[in-house]
Amino acid sequence: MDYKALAERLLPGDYPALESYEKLYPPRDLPAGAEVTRLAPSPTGFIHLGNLFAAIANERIAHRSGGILYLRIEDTDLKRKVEGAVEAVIKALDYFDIRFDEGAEIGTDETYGPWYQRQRATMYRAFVKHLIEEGRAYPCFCTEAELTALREEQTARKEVTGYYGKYAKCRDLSEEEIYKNLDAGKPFVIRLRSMGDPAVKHTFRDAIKGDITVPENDQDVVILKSDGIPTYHFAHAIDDHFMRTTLVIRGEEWLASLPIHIELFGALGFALPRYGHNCSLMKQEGETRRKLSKRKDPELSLEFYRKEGYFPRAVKVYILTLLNSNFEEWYRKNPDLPLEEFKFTAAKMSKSGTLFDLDKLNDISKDELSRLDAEGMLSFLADWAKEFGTEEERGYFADREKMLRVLTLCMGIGGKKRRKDFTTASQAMKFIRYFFARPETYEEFRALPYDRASVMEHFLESYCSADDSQTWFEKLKQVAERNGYAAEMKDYKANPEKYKGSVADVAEILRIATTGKANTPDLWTIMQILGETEVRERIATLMWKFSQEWYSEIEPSAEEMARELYRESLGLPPKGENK
RNA sequence: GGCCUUGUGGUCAAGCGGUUAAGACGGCGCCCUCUCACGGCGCAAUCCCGGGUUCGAUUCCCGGCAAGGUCACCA
Repeated sequence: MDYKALAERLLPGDYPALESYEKLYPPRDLPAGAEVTRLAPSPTGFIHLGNLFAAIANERIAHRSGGILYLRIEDTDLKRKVEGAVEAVIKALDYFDIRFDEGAEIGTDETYGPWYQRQRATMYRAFVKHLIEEGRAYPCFCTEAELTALREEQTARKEVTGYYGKYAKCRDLSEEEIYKNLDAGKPFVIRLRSMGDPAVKHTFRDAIKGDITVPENDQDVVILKSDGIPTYHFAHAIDDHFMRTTLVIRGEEWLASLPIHIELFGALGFALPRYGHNCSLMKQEGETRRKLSKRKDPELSLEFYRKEGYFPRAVKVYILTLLNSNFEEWYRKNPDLPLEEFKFTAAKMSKSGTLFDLDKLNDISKDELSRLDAEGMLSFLADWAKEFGTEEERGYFADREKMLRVLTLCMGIGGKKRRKDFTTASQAMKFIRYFFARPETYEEFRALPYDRASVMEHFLESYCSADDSQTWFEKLKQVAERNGYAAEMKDYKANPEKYKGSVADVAEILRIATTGKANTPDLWTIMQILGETEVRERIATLMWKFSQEWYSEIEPSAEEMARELYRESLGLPPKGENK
């Protein structure tokens, strides 16, 4: 058969000489050991945690070795295209400090571009044409229906499915038949004429998994689709060769098509890059676990973490601990070194699927957040609130000084130990709410001892915001004693039956009265930040509220009395004497 | 079903011929303490199964089993 004529008929016109591409994309001038890695997403714009895994691994390996990380867009499938996706990907990754050296929309070095596969169509076709000329590729006129039927037949006969060997109908079409189909205007794809034998296996070294055995490929895979655009497999071979990728880190799901890629690189006369197939991130679902899927797991999109207000560095640290098993220990020993100094290696990457562990992430988040200073925390929270916070929350930042004091307290800055109360920005904002808004519910309060009113009253009698924390606490102890609570914890613990409770219980009443919460950082400091008026009002409001309930039970008309009590506790003159 | 990969506590995992089988998260308990958080101490919990090889296997070999991936003109 005249392959040359066939190639001309299939892909008419002049294409650049293949050697010209070698010149156009020369080997990169990089120091020894430098790795060129890439991220090659399809333009759906959807990035999830799994993608971030691969992204961080690629980024670390490239930059750790003094190499290059680039972004290529695999847009060979039009159906996957989403507007603004590339920008979204870049932005999402930037949030985690992943910066590209080259690539789509990066605008730095264009030597190895274009970075959109659709813009590389001519080059792909030039190589396809060459393969046809050599007899290594052929046109296939099978329809979708025929292929489906073939697959069903193979399945029924329990044979390996696919287009190979005797099932590759168009593989040995005569010249006459081919031209007849062509003349009839039948659409066609170009398939690789595979020369492999799956019974033959080769040992192959994977950068992550180590030695693996792979069978030879015998599938006559489609390399050029009927729209003239290559399939992933073919574009991968061309692009990673000419973009001079040295190490392809990609998901484990690609392992199965490695035989195809090996044959393709061979047919094209390209040296194979090194591969590292990383395990996928799994999700527990009932009894079983499965790979995270874009479709089913929207909660694992990166957007979810941004919305919740996870600290980006925390997410990164967590992923690094999963990615390289020795990272955690290193980080523990070198908490203050830049993450970049860790010697990340592909060999240390896990071989088996990893279950995503939110508890662990949360633990790391608390740690990372607690290492911030008040300014750092403020700007992190402010940025988050600007995008995701409520209007009320954004309002907290109006009083910058107060916010700084609040954060200093809530983070335990200046104390012996840092506090770790919250995991995310959204949690933090809820946590500090009582500094800016009065509590709406006092449900916790209702469960408190019945003499709470007396405790509050006694407290307000002696309370003075000028007191230092020592004095304040001494006074609190006095209130405790007056109400039959132990002033000293030791006393209470020694003879619990002698008391109604301890200072702790007294403090709890006041804590809930001022903050609406049973658990908070140091109460004295909270009162300092709130100011005397606000503290008195909050406690008095509560006293009124409950005395009102109390009186209405025994004496429904007693609301006026309660109101008086309220004014009195605020230090206001009785009604009527007001000027 | 074929092919490939992987099997150490609930999770992430060190270890890779002889160990009391690290550590971290989570759980539980205690201590510290005005609550919580932090911190400290402690406890429970693991080598998928069966054969070999070996003086000795979690570690090596074989066979099962289980889990995951993949079998498109999607990437």
